[in-house]
Amino acid sequence: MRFTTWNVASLKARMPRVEPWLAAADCDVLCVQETKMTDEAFPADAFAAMGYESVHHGEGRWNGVAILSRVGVEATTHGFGGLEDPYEGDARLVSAVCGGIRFIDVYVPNGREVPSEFYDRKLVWFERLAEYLDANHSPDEPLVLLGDFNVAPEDRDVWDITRFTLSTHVTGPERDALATLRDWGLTDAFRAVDGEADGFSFWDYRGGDFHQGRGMRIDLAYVTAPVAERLTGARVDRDARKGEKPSDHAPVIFDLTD
DNA sequence: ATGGTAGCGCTGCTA
Repeated sequence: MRFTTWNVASLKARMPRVEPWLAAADCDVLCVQETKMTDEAFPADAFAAMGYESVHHGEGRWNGVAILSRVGVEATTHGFGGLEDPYEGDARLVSAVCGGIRFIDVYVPNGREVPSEFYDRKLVWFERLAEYLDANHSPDEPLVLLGDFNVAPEDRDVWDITRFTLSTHVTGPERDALATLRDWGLTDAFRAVDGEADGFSFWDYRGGDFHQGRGMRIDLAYVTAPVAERLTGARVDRDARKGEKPSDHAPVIFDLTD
């Protein structure tokens, strides 16, 4: 099985890139973030014509998450259920069982600046996510928590840590939030497979960051043990960040034994 | 060249 996380930065704007990518990628499950559209506008028919069932959770002009699968879409949920969401109204979590694995697709709040109340609520959002996981799932089940986490787990996951002083994405509390998820029973799938590659998946549109190599690894997949033992590969499709009207994120692709 | 680009949607917000 092959699964992918990709922040598409507007699915409407990105369909000319997403459709040919999906046609060529031989991907079983594609989890996207920042569709920036309503459920009504989501092009489920176009994906169905390509053999993919889908579930979308959107609100309109911002956020929006979706799961596309050619191995089934079952038991879908969205949001934190009964838990209070510090970003109430934002569409940032959708989940489904595909091919026997529970996929939880998240678009973690950016946090904007530190300090700020947006940053504070980002940390609360992570607390809710951990509570949500614990309340609804077990580290013994096959589960993948993936998406745009808006946190670089380690210093080596940004192009130059000295340029990130007083920035979001690299602070201790944000990294502690990821550690809490790992402690629950999750493994960083990219690092489990390839300890050397930089794994950058996001390059800001501004300042020619992609061509200057100023990237960050913030698009992550955390997996439980039953999935981790099936991992055979992980890579970033940098070609998808090149060419006409790319997203500012590249797809991160993971392979499992069947 | 005094912070750059992209998307949404129409003014400025979000990233």
